[in-house]
Amino acid sequence: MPIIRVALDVPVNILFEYLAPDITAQDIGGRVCVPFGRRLVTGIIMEVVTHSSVPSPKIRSAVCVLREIPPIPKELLDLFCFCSTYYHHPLGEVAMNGLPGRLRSIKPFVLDYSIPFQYRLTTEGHAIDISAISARSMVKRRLLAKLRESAVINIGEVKRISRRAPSALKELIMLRWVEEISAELTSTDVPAIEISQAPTLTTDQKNAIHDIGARINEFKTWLLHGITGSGKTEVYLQLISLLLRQGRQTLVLVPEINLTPQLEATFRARFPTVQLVSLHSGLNPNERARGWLQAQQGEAKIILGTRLAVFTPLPKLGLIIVDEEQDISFKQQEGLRYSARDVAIFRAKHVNAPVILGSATPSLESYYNAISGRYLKLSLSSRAVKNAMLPVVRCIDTRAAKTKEGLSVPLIAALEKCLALNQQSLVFINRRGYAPVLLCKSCAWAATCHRCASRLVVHLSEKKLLCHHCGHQERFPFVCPECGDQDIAPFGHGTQRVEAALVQRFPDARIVRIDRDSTRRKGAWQEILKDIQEQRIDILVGTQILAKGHDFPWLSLVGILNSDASLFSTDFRASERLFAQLMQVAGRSGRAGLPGEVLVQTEFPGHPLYDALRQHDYDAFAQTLLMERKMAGFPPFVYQALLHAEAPRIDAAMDFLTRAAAIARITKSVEIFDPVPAQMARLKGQERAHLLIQSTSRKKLQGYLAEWRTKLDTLPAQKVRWLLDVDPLEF
DNA sequence: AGCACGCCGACT
DNA sequence: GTCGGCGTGCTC
Repeated sequence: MPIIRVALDVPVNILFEYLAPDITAQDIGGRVCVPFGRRLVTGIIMEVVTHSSVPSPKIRSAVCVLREIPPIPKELLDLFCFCSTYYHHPLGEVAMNGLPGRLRSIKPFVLDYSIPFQYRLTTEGHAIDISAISARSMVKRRLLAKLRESAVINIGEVKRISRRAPSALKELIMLRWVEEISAELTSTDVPAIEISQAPTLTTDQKNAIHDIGARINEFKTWLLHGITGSGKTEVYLQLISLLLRQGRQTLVLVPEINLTPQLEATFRARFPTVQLVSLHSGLNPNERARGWLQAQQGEAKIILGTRLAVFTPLPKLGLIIVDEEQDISFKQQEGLRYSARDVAIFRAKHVNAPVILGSATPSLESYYNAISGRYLKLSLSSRAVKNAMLPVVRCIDTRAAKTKEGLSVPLIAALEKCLALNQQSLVFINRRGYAPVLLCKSCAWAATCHRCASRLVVHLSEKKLLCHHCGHQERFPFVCPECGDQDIAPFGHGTQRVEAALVQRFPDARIVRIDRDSTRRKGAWQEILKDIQEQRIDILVGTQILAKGHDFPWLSLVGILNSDASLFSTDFRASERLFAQLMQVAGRSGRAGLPGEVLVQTEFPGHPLYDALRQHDYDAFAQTLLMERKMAGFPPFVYQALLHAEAPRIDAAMDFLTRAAAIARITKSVEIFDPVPAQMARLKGQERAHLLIQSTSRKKLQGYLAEWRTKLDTLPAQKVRWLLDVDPLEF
């Protein structure tokens, strides 16, 4: 009888074997329901074999093979295996992590395929004079009024008008006053679709499209280095169009959910008849499963998503695009610590398709790979919009210029000028809340989180103290809990405080704050964006949400506050990230012909980072950083991994790491460092520590880790949760 | 991860 | 005498 080897969602790196009489090789990749201990679980059939390596009395029979969806293609199974080996993570967890939640449960999978419809007025419908409709047809009147008011409504809103409304709606549809549209094609939070035409291309764009296009059917990693506003998206669009003509699929990965609606709208506008699915963690389980299936069936031609989308089955995959490839949100920081960018490259290689890493400020790793010839580099060095110039960047020396509530006199003056010209300005401060710390002036006590090694952030509007790491909140104290003094006060500046200061200074200006708190509500960000684009806002205050991807054509001034902290950080990647972020924010201004200006408030105007920023010179700064990294022996000149341990008590974690180091083989080619507490030494009540392993050879590091891992499994891990983090980004 | 088994302290 | 704490070990 055939035996199946099944991947199950358990933290042990083995496959479990079951008897399955009616199984064939066709079922590899299929889901199967099996008894596991006392419970029933779903797993994925990885192999079908005839002889078991498990003693026969142990082996049990599978309950049933779940054939309601086609099996996962071999290519994706291979990807799971690669991730399991490369990240030293149990295969079952990797595989199940890649499936949408609805396919992980043992409940029989029935997908509601009926696409939710939405309704909108037709041109004729718009022309109707509502008062001309018989007063007896109140339901129809209200329905038309509602449609006119909200442009698009769904069936729930129709039912809310009246119990008769659905049948009235049918009549309106028969009259051709209302049309039924598939919600798939016009998601509510995407602006109305206009079919867009390809704009005139710059020479750089033409060259990029030509070069990649010429090798569109072979694996190559392309680094598309394009300054902000140089039109990377247009390059993507033209290449996708090439793929569409071949009937093949394109996977587009973006850093955050915030960016999907914008890009989605752009793609839909260019390819209105093409099936596009967007996959991110903001979807409900059904939506996600539906998108996943459409991709698996090859119906969806464009798959737009965040890092999790890299595990979507794509039978006709022909191109992968990783936009803003340097963004750290491509790296998952818990469980399977994978980098979607690196997984994407492996995947592209495996299916022999090109992968494009796009960025205005590539990660040093990618940049190094590009200049050393592993990747092919293409540059877009001029702005795509005619007359759009790069902004002028200036530093305001805050040792000389006085600041009030974080704002210096020259910045205030520039904001004033901008207001007078009716142009928009942006004040960037990468810190949400009112103030980053609450201090007692008499005893120097600072409010801290009891679960994390962090300070609580003052959120004045909610009268609360918040931990930005674990979400813990508490009420604002009236006196210092340490010494009883009443003289406790917020110290430092966050977005709320700067907003308040701006409101006071410019009472007539229309000011909006944009951070995680103000955009939390669903659709809030889209509404704000619309307000900005339609010039109902004068000053934007916000965090890095503002830095990414959005076009603000009326923006001519950017003020940057408080960025010095990262200049002298212990994290060797801090300045790389700061530079990338500042380049991005700076790039928001002067996009549409308005001359742009960027003012950076700093105590170190002579720092090389600000020099490079003034010159818009990514390459020079990257070269400097590379030199430093080479001297210090940091990535990309070495490959690293972390053994990370968490426990309620720090000694337990440290003890585990010490024992782990003790059983590690000593070799010349792999270096093991002493255990140290993590940068965030306590998180959610868990003490954290790690030890670093590095080597100049990725292969040797990999081999070493594989061998070490099996030994680590045998260590008694008393209350210690541990994992390996390959290519760590955070320490 | 779940879940059971098992071995010790405090309770109707 | 038993209820329940969580340490240990196994799941094909």
